[in-house]
Amino acid sequence: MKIAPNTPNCNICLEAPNSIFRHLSKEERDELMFEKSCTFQRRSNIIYHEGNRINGFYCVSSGVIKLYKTGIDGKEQIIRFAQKNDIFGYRSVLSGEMACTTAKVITDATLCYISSNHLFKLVKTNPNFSIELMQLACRELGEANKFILDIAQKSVRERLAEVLLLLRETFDLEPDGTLKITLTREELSNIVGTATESVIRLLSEFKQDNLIDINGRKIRIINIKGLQKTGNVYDGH
Amino acid sequence: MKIAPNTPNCNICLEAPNSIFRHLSKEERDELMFEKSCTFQRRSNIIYHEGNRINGFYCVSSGVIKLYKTGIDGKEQIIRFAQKNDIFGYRSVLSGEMACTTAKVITDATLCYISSNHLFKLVKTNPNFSIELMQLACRELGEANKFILDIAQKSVRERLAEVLLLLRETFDLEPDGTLKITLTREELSNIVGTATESVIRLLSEFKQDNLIDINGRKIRIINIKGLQKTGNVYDGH
DNA sequence: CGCTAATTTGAGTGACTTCAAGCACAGTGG
DNA sequence: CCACTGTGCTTGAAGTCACTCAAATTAGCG
Repeated sequence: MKIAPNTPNCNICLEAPNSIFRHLSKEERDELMFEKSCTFQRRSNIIYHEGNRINGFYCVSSGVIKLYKTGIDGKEQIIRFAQKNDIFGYRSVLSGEMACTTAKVITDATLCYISSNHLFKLVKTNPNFSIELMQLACRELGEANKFILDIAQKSVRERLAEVLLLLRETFDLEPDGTLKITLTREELSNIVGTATESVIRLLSEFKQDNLIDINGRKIRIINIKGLQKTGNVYDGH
Repeated sequence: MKIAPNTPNCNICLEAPNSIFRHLSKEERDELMFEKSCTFQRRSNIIYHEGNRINGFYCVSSGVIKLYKTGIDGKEQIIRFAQKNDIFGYRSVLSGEMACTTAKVITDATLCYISSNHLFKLVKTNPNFSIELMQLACRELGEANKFILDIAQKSVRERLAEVLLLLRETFDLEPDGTLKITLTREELSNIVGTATESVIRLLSEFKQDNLIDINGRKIRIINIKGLQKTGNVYDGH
């Protein structure tokens, strides 16, 4: 049977070892499959804006979404990415607040949408699902706290090195070790929290120091240890 | 009946309109009261260290706790405070990770300790409690994200103004409007994410501009609108 | 249609400015 | 008396501005 691009194989999402859905019963899964709706979203589409009220959350079947906040002068601050098996938008739905970020597609994506009602129904009837969700939120909170420390205390150079390592851990790599995800210099600067020019200059320096290899927007991490050193990164994070 | 300092009146915590315990049944409350243990903690005591595994979480009956991470050079970054009715430590317990912050008493405190087991029991049997907890984590995550944006894009001056407003909203005020909480200049700098000297200079400037009044460590916010302007703070946050 | 022309977008560089960190030291007060 | 506050001075990291160049999109039009 052929699967159309907008009817993703959700079993992968449901079964994945780190999936929040892994503790759902057969019935719950069937109902979820029936209730959810899938959409195909093209690059640079915006799923929702910061400040919007959203009535459901999204599960990424394929593609990459960037979640960012916008500062006073219009500069973005990327908070995180969501890719295959990740969910996003759940924070606002659970807390009952407006979206605190804008969600924008950066690689063509297939998304499943699950309504707020359905989410709360699951939370109320399946404690293991609840716990799974809580753990997700708490892990994300831990990462946010880590990021606050970094941005407050580390130099731009250190942060860029750290971000490159993070990207390497988070996203798939081409066979030759190049990052599959391609970001503009500006987007990189919006993760690191600096000016675009600074990223450009530092990337060249990193290349000169043989820490990375650059080919347009394609970045390959050559020297992990070296990057860890310049980034003052100690554990696996 | 006289209440000893280390046997706090937990009803306040249980009943408070924003308490995560407000949806507990009579039986659950009784059991909680029986299971929990209370301690009196003196100023500058450390409850737990970043990296510790903790087997329960804390509810603040009185006093103030600061939660901070420590940077490479030993400088603290204050992530948040916990005061009356607030809970802390729950992030690590729920996510099953090590503590991501150190918890230190800054005003003598009475704390209730609730074990991890008991927490998970409640989560598994009371969906409303679960939801309450999730919402707490999600709200905190929203605040962390907001803070990331601020620290990444705002100047030290803006951030200090914003922090002062935040302190005013968060903590009790003396009758004359002075902040009840007293922080050293260094602690302020550890919230804002800057050097102590910078805070000292900026506080003097703010005083000169009649935005605040300073008396040693006692700070009184005089001109809220003015601080909002210098801090580029728009909504109630 | 297809092939330039025109516009936009992003990468990169150099010069300049400035914010804020760092250092040294002097009070000061609990 | 020691921790904290406060001040002056210096320095450097990083932001800003102004511009070039290349590539990619879009528009124009015979």
